[in-house]
Amino acid sequence: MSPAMTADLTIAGLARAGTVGVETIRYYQRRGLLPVPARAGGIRRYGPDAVRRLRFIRSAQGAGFTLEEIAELLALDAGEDRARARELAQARIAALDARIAELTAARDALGRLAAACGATASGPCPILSAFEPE
Amino acid sequence: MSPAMTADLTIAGLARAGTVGVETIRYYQRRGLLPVPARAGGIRRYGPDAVRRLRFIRSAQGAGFTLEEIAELLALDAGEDRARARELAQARIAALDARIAELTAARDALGRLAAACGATASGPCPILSAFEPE
DNA sequence: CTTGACTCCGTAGCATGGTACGGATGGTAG
DNA sequence: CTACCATCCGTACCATGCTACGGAGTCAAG
Repeated sequence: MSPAMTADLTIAGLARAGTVGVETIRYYQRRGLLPVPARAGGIRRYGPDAVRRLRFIRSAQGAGFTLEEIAELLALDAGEDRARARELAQARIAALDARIAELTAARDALGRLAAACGATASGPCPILSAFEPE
Repeated sequence: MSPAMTADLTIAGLARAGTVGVETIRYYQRRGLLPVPARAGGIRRYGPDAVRRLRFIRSAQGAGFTLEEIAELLALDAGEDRARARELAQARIAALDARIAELTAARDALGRLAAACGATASGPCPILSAFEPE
């Protein structure tokens, strides 16, 4: 037996490694986001590649990519279409910048609201007007 | 006729004022987020209050509140429960801070990816590893 | 060699936030 | 007064991203 051998994972292990549920793995397989390895006598086994892919999927989701876009990114990886890859990345960066600005503005509005609600002991807080243009 | 009278809106006008569709207004009414005014002979009319409410709904959505939470906020507005109002605002601020940090990290990762993809003319971009811990 | 946990797979259901349809009625311009 | 468009309302459908169910097969421990 080779030293430092990384035992391949069952689907439950892969799920744990990606902090998702088993059903989510299977869903990603159906969507074509994760490969379906050959069965080793009934049971499928997953290597480090699958873990990396899964983690990528979750990170990309966090960045606001849809699963469909993520499928394209995965197809693009190891491909030669640099232009398309940059295009997707830059479109997402623009969307992220817009969203970050929106969330920051919302955060500030809520900060003002919380402050206003904390200023006095009773009476209504100006909730409805919290987001009105200053 | 009084001067500077603001004509009340039909549902289509309200929709335009909030840059949403008519069906969305009706959906919000069903959800209890917008009042259903009495009919003035068949047709319902909406005043400035409805516009403010609608705009609030959209802003609060932008801040990440769910429609259910927004319903609570609307019920809370003009109410006396300052504690609850602050609670909701502060929980959302915390979530926004976390989300903003996540999006900022994603933005940076994508920026590195775009740069890497722009650096040379051919070959694959390191898409899969774009989000890997630096 | 049985028991119990885990896997496989198809199919169905759920939560959120809308969007569409269609028939009846209302309102208004010509 | 008659087109014609908008409104009203119930009901059905949609997209996204899961989550659950059920029955059969697999595998390791005892």
